[in-house]
Amino acid sequence: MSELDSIDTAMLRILQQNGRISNAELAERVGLSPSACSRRLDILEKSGVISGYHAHLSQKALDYRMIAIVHISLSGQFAKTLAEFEAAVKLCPNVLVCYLMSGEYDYILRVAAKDLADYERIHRDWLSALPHVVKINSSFALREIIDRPNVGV
Amino acid sequence: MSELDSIDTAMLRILQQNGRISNAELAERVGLSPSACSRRLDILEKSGVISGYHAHLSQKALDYRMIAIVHISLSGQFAKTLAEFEAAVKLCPNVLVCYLMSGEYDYILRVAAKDLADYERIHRDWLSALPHVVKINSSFALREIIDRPNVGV
DNA sequence: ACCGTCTTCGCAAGGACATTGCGCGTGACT
DNA sequence: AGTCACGCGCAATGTCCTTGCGAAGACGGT
Repeated sequence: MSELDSIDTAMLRILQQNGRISNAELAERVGLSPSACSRRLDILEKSGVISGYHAHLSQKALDYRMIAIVHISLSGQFAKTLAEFEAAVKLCPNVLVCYLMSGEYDYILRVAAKDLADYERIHRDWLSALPHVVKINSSFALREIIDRPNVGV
Repeated sequence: MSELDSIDTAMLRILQQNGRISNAELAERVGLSPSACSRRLDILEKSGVISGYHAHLSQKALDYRMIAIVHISLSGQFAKTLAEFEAAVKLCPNVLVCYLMSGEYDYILRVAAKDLADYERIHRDWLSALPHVVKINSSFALREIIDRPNVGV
């Protein structure tokens, strides 16, 4: 993919906020004809700049209401150690987010569970089984204050 | 909104994974006519069960590449203290996620910044100005391992 | 300067899609 | 039994998406 010009970034900004906008309206808002806009959108999708579109559900509609934040320390920082841990953590479907971090802990995870019993199962069957882990620290979200998909939306 | 039946939840599950699916295909996959599906979708959107649709962009396409995880402790747990903090934190557009937490810290924030200089500005102008804060601890994401919008996708 | 190439545009057409009104069937409640 | 409310499918209409096509502009080599 070549560089993104100002029209591409305008399209992306709009689609971040309204992923189901029609091509016709998107075209009008960025000042293109529908055909040109459709072709650009096709390129953005096929090149992977846009990795997908997702409906955002209100929390009450979700089966997975409980959010845990999990801090994890490994036994070392060797590349092989990190790679093995990362390959394993990717397999757990309840892990929504995982970052390699600076600071006290090596990784931070955002884990979704249906309830406390479900989290206990996830902790036992998945998190405890991750390789090279020497410390796991789970905290639970008591209330969601903000959950924005993108900056400034 | 009344209860969600199995067709509604099937629609939601599909839309979580593919927010730009056509109504015709969605109808076929849940076993409804396009008209019935369109009417159900309208209800789900208007009632707020679906709060929006968003394009998910690859990290390289984003202006905001840097993710900071910020732990915050307040000077007390009084309802008024929490409410004032929450009202203030909601105003910062760079805060993507904010949870009231159990455990050592009161709040955990996910903050997006363009670069370190941008984060320094956010920290100075927004985070330091939040009321009742007694401790702020910022960590930075070195690498993104997982970023799923939903469970099991 | 000229010409070939490459890119991206707008226009137009045909096919697909979304939406709305309408009538029917089902189940609950009187 | 009658009535009412609800949700469905069908059909029609208007809108939208996509693709082929030709033109305009950018760029580089001769």
